[in-house]
Amino acid sequence: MTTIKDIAKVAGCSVTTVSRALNGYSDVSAETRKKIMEISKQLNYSPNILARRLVMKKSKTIGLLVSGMNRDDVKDNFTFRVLCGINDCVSSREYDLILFNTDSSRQREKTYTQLCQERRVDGVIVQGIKLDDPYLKEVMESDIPCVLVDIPVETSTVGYVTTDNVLGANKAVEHLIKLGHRNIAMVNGYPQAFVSQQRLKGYKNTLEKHDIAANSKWILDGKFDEKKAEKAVSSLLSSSPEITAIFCASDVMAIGAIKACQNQGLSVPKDISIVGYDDILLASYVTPSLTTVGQKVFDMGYEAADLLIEILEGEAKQNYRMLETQLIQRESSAPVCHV
Amino acid sequence: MTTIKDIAKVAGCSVTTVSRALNGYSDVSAETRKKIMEISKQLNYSPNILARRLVMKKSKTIGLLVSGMNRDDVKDNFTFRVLCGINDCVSSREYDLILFNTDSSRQREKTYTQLCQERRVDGVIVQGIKLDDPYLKEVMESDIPCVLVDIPVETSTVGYVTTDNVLGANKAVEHLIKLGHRNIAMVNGYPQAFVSQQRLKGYKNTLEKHDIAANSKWILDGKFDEKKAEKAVSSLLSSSPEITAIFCASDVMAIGAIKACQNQGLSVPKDISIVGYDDILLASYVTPSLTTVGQKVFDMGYEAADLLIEILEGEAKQNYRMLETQLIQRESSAPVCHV
DNA sequence: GTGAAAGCGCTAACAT
DNA sequence: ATGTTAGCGCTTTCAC
Repeated sequence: MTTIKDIAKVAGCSVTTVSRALNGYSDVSAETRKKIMEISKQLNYSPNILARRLVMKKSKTIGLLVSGMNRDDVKDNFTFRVLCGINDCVSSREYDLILFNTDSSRQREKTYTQLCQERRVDGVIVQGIKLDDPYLKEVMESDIPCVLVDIPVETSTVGYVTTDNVLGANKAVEHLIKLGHRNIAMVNGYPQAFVSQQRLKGYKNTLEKHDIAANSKWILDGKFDEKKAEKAVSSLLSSSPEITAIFCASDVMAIGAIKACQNQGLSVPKDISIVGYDDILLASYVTPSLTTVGQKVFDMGYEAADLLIEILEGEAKQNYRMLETQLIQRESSAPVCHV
Repeated sequence: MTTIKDIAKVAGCSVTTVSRALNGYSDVSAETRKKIMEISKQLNYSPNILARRLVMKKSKTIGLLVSGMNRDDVKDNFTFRVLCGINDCVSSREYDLILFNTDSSRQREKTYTQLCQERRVDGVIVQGIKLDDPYLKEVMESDIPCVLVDIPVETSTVGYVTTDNVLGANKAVEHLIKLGHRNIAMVNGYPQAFVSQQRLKGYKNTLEKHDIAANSKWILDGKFDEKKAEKAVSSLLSSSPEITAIFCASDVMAIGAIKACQNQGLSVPKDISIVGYDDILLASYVTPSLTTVGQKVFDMGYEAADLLIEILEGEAKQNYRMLETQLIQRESSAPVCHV
């Protein structure tokens, strides 16, 4: 494998000059630069990234800390889409990406700082970990530059990317109200999840705006789980048959909710409307297809990486980015049926 | 950040000894070893992986070459599941994984060898690229150790992981025949795709075994695309209404096939049975849910990484691994209806 | 059992 | 504009 030393030898100059020429410094004569470029091409030279990183004391590597990557039953590809976005940005900026899986037993033994220190990452993107995850506390305490997806923490080295979840929930509920619904329940995720809190807020906001009293009994915990949502909705429908619409904080739960309705002999959307959140792949395939609030997940990843690199290179003006959501109308919502 | 030099200073010995102690060499007295271990813990030492890799001339990094990671519309999470499997194996073996996206314009400009050389990867896993992809030719020509997913190439440095696609197709068609079907069509993927060739072989085999003549007009090209499959099946059904079952080389195409049937007023599975391949997430969610041939995709990734590392470390006995498939019976297949 | 010294391939401060 | 030199943190001969 060719090194700058080889090039220097052929070109009859020092390695310094080669390094300078190759890195586009100005203080190299056009002539020598041209010669060096040609030789390096001829010799099929690629720089040894490891050596460079060692001496520069920058790994040009960012870590992605995620959870739940070691099961073979991933229901939605949110994580993957984020990953794709991150990768796209990172690779165009000449950074590398490495993966930390918080579920991997080997990695679980180590602290966050250890993980990062060992791999010499310059910064970290954190995605899909819960608010009460011990790693999160470490993130905030450590001084490793970090961008969180959907967790609003801001310090000098920590930023975040999120969508406007309040507004997203607004859109969903507003849509239902426009269809004539007033008895609107909500199935939420984890109380500890930031997005859940925000979506709940949007739900309440919107009801209030339309002078509809929120009924706390109609706000259920679904834990972002299909089965749990199904169960919760089942019992809700038995006790409160007057409900004509349900806003779910995730599509997975919305699918559970639809099942619950169908099991009770209710037709969606004729008897009851369901709106989800996320626009997962399944949303357009289930029957009825799901009206939902979509997020540009790829972009979230891309922006997260972009923000992190800005922070790393000291050019970040603000430590957060907020993305838009869009209401996607499909079959699961319809005008309220007045019997 | 602590270095072995720091430790040596505190321990009052040379860096050599520290290195030896930390790396578990035998020629260090139990006493000094213990002392060094303690100090390194106290000083919160982590080795500088870059320096180590530089001097060892091994990056301990493997590249994953995939395509189609930069769109936000990934229909199935095959790639992600493979990735998860790879990551799990790789991280437990102290390797790093980096991603090459063949669709990224920046990376497309470079040759395979350039890509690998620059990033100094020790080996590569290739997934989801077509048989006629120019990168594939390069893979075989280069001497970079490589494992292919679902492409059977074996050289001294190239191996592959696949499932038994002939047997998988056998299982699918056998299942249909047991249900009484004899007029069984097939929707295949790309003729250039290895898996397509194998699945076709399995389809033909099984028919033959049961003395059913294969009808070449009943073998369609669906290009692994839902819409294309739908179209192809539509015209097939018009011309050959005697067909009672269709074996599709992918679930995505099976979904298209179901739509085509339904559009023609045929009920699945009452009038016509459909069997897919892959067991993608959607398979259990569409209506009717899909009978299909499942693969342990996570395991494929895991095995690919494991095989590659074996090759890298010179301990591979054979350069390929074959995984099993399993028939998953759901709603889309039923006994033939004799009218 | 331990240490001195060389060197992996690169960048950069300091000459000239 | 170019070269000399040192050094990033580590492993590994080779000598004692």
